Amino acid sequence: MSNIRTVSKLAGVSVATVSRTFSTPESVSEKTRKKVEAAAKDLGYRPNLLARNFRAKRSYAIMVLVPNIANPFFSRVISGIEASAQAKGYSVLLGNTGGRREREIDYASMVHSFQADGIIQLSASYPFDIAASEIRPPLVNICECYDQPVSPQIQLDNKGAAAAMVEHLVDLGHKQIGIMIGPSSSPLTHDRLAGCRQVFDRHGITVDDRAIAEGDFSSQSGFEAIDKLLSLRKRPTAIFCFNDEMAIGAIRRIRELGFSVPGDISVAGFDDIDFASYCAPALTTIKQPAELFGTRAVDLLCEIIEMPAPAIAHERLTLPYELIIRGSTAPPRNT
Amino acid sequence: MSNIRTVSKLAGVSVATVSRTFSTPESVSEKTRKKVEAAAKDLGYRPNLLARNFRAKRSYAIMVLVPNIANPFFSRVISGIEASAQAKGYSVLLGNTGGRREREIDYASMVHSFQADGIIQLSASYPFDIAASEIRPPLVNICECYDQPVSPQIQLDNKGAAAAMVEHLVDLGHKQIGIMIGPSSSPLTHDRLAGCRQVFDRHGITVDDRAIAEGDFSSQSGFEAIDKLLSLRKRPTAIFCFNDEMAIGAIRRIRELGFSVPGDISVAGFDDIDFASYCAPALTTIKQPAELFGTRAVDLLCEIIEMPAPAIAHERLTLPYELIIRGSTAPPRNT
DNA sequence: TTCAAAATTGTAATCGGTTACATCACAGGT
DNA sequence: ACCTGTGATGTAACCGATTACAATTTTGAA
Repeated sequence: MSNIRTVSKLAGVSVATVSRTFSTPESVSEKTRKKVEAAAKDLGYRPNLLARNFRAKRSYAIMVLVPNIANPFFSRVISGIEASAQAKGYSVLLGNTGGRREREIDYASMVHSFQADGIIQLSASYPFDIAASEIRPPLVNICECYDQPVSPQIQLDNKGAAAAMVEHLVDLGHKQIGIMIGPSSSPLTHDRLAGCRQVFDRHGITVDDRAIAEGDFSSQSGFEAIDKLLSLRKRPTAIFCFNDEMAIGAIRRIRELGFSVPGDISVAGFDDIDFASYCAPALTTIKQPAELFGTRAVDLLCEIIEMPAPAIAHERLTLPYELIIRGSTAPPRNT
Repeated sequence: MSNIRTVSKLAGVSVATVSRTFSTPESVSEKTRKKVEAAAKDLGYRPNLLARNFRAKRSYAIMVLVPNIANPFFSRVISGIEASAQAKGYSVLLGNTGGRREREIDYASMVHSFQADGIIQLSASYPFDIAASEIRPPLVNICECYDQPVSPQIQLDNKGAAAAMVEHLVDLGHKQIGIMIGPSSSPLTHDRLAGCRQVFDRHGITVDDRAIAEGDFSSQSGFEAIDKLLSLRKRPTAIFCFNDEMAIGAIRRIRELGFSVPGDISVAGFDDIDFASYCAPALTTIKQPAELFGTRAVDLLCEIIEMPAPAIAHERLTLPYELIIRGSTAPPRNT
């Protein structure tokens, strides 16, 4: 394998000149550049970026911590991350954590061994020992964010979005509204539920805790958790699921039990994944700017990484949602 | 930032001993090891893997070239890759190519600059200049594979799987079978179509090219391409789509046009993505072992990377499919 | 032509590990 | 007491780039 010295010898110049030819070509005269390029081509020389990065103490890689890359919403966020990182000259390291903290920590620690320059985290547990004296590496927390802002965050106005959806259901005339939340430990669940409660309060609707079922954001969990809501004495005429997958699972089960959607029961989701518009009926949902989360996160992270002084304001960015009304929600029957 | 020399000084040993403490602890006496570990802890020392990898001329990273990470099938394959790579001590670099060859080439060339040790490619165009004298880097081609085996491959028996599906439709009594293929340039399309033709031939069914519509594997394309098939004089009573997303798009449109599935028209898909079982009706499809593709690919790639001599047999592995019969296929009406 | 400033190029140290080889200590056999 | 073999440790070169600084050449104004 040829290196910078081989090339310099063949081109009859110094290693510094070869180096400059590849990193700051404008500082090399036309003539020498040509010579060096010819020599490099002859030898099939490619700069060893491992060496360059080692020297620079930078890997130009971004570690992405994601609970589950097969989640259709997350995978779109990652698309956005990838596109933006690529454009900025960073590579993307994938850290699929399955939600397990020890894997988050393992992956996150790659920043300390210089294998990544920063982290984009799509989940809500700080992957370092807060007490430890280790310096805090560049980290941007998106989509699902910690309550206490220990790092910059980009999130949706989850409370507002949930409120908008409930408002829509109330507008349609629903009074018995069931909610299918995510894991109760999740800040997402917490924020969206707060949004729901706000609207219920405003309209003087009492919130029955029995009309809240818990899922884990998977279709399967939606399928299973719906039974609890359907067996209530006051059966909900509308159900707001905190993501589309659970909504789709729920719809499947609702129909299996002989009810119609939205005839008997309206169902709404959250995220606006691709299939939301191809379901039958098409799903009313909240659209999130998935790719934008990714690109914004990269922008912010790179800014932090490249910042001379590590005096980071813990910015909190909020991205806009959009209420998408489709066929899965309708007025209740007796209205 | 502390380095190996700082630690050696504090521990009162040589740098070699410190190095050995972290890479081959068994070659260091208990007593010294303790000393070194204490010193390292004091200083918050973490080995700089950038330096280690530079020295070893290895990045311990695998580049994954995927046309679209948001595709639910691909994202499951990547889950498998990630899990297996992590277990073997490799990190995963994401190369989302959007199917664009120049990006494939860009990403693939990172192997030449030592940023990755090998490539797993989920698409079918060799990302290097075959004519070039450059040495061919470790590469495993999976899911969608080149015709000429220029690298080891792992694929499904696409022909057999498609044949099994058509056999199923013929068994149900269908005689007018429409096919929605992927891009005609794709080897997947080619192989699956060959499987279909085989069964048609066996049963003496003539294949009308007009009963073949082309999509691009997206739901939207399924939605759009279906019209061509429905407007045929001899309207198909069954349609086999070459992936689930197109099938789901097709079903949506079929119903919009007032036909029932599977009453008027049976629809089958391919891949068995999550939503296939939550559709209404649930989708008859071919199940692929998505995660297994990933883990096998990593196994094979690491074997090649770590192989002393680069004498690689161009292995071609075939993974098993499974025909999953659900509600979207049924006998044609007048049978 | 002359000389200072600017542009270009070269020399050599450096980044933080690994490892070949040398050295040393010590156990155990004679 | 002496020698040998083994295991632990140390010394220093090395990986392939970057870059501070020095040296050299070119440019252009006087």
